[in-house]
Amino acid sequence: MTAPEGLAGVLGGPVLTVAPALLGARVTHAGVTVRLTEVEAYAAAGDPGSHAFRGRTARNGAMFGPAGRLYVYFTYGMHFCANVVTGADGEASAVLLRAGEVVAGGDTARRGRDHLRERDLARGPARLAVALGLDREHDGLDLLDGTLVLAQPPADPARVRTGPRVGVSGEGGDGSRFPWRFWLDGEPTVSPYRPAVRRRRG
DNA sequence: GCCAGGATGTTCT
DNA sequence: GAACATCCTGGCA
Repeated sequence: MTAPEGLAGVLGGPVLTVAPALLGARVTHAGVTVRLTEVEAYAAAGDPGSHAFRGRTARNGAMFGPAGRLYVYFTYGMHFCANVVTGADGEASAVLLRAGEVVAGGDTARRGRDHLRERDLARGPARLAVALGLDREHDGLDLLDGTLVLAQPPADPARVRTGPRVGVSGEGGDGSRFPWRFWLDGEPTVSPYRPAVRRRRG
């Protein structure tokens, strides 16, 4: 039995503590359950990669809400990304759900993508959101209502690995990157590190 | 199997 | 007007 109070207490802690705690956690939505295998931490203070770095906007409003809520945003014109809001109310920290393993409802998670393997259904932030059926309408969704369940027992810290975030440009003016990416070593659903891709301006 | 490039809409300066 | 926390397809080895 997972007490919602305990979950809220964990999510209310520092984002760098919450992120590894989410590894192995299960997210159930729209009949699909995904076990998280890769996440990224995003904070507001001193984090140029965070949407909340420049303050609150109409889009990232959910980030400033209480911990345990869902923050969904639309990016690249066709992809949704799901985040778990963490930290204290108004702290504007969140954890991006980068990848996961579909453990239940794989048939539903396919959503017409039969050519994809089941392990690839939730590989990548956008695919993860698609697999769970999350879209902008679910922005601000309360995850404490059984949608998010922490791993019991928690993931072994020895399996948790950290590294630089992916796709975040301008990693700190100080030159130091933010090794705020967490993943479970040995998980096939975690894609290897991919250096930033140079996009040509159309 | 790996690498490279294009597509697509919203958001912010 | 430019950038974006990405994914998919095609081409080549």
